[in-house]
Amino acid sequence: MSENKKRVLIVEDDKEIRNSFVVIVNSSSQFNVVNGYSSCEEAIKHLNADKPDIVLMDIELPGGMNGIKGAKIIKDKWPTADIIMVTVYEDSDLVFEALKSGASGYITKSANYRELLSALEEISKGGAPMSSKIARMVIDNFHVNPNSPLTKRETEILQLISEGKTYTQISEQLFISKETSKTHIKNIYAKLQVNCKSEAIAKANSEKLI
Amino acid sequence: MSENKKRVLIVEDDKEIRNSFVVIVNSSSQFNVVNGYSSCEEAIKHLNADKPDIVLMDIELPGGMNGIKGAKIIKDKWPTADIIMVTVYEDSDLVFEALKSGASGYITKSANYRELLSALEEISKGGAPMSSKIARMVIDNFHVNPNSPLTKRETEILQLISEGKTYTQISEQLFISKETSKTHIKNIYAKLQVNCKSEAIAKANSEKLI
DNA sequence: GTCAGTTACCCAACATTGGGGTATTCGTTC
DNA sequence: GAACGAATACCCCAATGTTGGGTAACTGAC
Repeated sequence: MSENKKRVLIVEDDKEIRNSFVVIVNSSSQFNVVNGYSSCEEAIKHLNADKPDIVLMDIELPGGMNGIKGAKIIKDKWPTADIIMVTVYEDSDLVFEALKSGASGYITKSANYRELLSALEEISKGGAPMSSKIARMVIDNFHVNPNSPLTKRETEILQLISEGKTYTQISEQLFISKETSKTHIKNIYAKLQVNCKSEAIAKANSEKLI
Repeated sequence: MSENKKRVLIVEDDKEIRNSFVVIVNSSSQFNVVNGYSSCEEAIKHLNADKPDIVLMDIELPGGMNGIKGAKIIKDKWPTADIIMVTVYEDSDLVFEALKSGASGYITKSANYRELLSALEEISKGGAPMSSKIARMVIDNFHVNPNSPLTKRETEILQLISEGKTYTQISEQLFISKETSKTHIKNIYAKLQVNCKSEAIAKANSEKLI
């Protein structure tokens, strides 16, 4: 039944790759290519007609809009679509930018027949297809820094700062004097090489200290 | 060659499960169980002797230390070990706490022979074994909120706040007056229902606004 | 017994922030 | 063309935070 097939949209500027994706996807009984475009702008224009369940999105696109920006807009205009990024790179910044933009999967252009279809199947059943390397990158990104320069108490106070607590509130909550909070915070600033609360929070987030 | 087998350590209080894990792991030519303990404390005591490459760690352990705390300590004392969490729950908070603690994989106790061995293989080759559901949870955690109440400019300013910039620095960087920065920040506070910078950053992080 | 961590206090000048306003300009949308 | 959201800009004032020095006692781990 064509009606029960998942509607796949392909955004890829290389005609050969796009065509080979079309052939592979259409070869499955579960999926059906509803359209293929060479730019995000085109794809976005026809979203309401194409009604995609899954979007295979090239990251490196010529012209105005790359796949990351495109994914954001598609997610905004058609939130039910699951987006799989297709790229030649597994560069860490690019991967995280892609994931932030709303992609739920990440495969490389070198993906063969089986890999492409299994990514589609994986995302259909609510998973998040990605390579081993990317899975590990993503997981590593969660790990809190085991080499934090901060003491336990300092980490605790940093946590309270991140909740917007003032010196006074911190001292009340931890049953210590206001001056002690100040001492701790001064020490935190020195260790993190920052000089205000919000910067400390930013640093703590980027270095995974809390 | 036993010397080339990856050294697997098992921490699991249920003797039956532990034994069945031992049998499965030892049935592989790639892996070898070096020891099995019913508590983290025991496992930690013998780390230097066991020298594990991979730790299969139960989260729900009786007594003083659960698997999350245990993972932290093991990662601290024996950083080269890759930790796979074994649990009955796929609850979101628990998963994220486990990942923060240093685990690189997450499987359920219902894992069968094949699933257990493939998790070990996956982690051996630098991947991060996890179920479809957890992979998606993890990926979803990266997505920035598409329904942010903040305008583009407000988001931009929030970003600068998270870098520790003062009103003055923000106004200089954006070529606007100090008072305008203040106005934007006041509006941000109102929208996020906070009343200071650090709290705004904490909220922005938890709601994925930046 | 030493050392790190936590606690606590002092002073004082200076900068920043938060909370309350008001108001203009510029697009977009209705 | 009116209404609206967004961005811009200004005013005042009290409260809070930061800088930049310090000193010192207690505790628990190694």
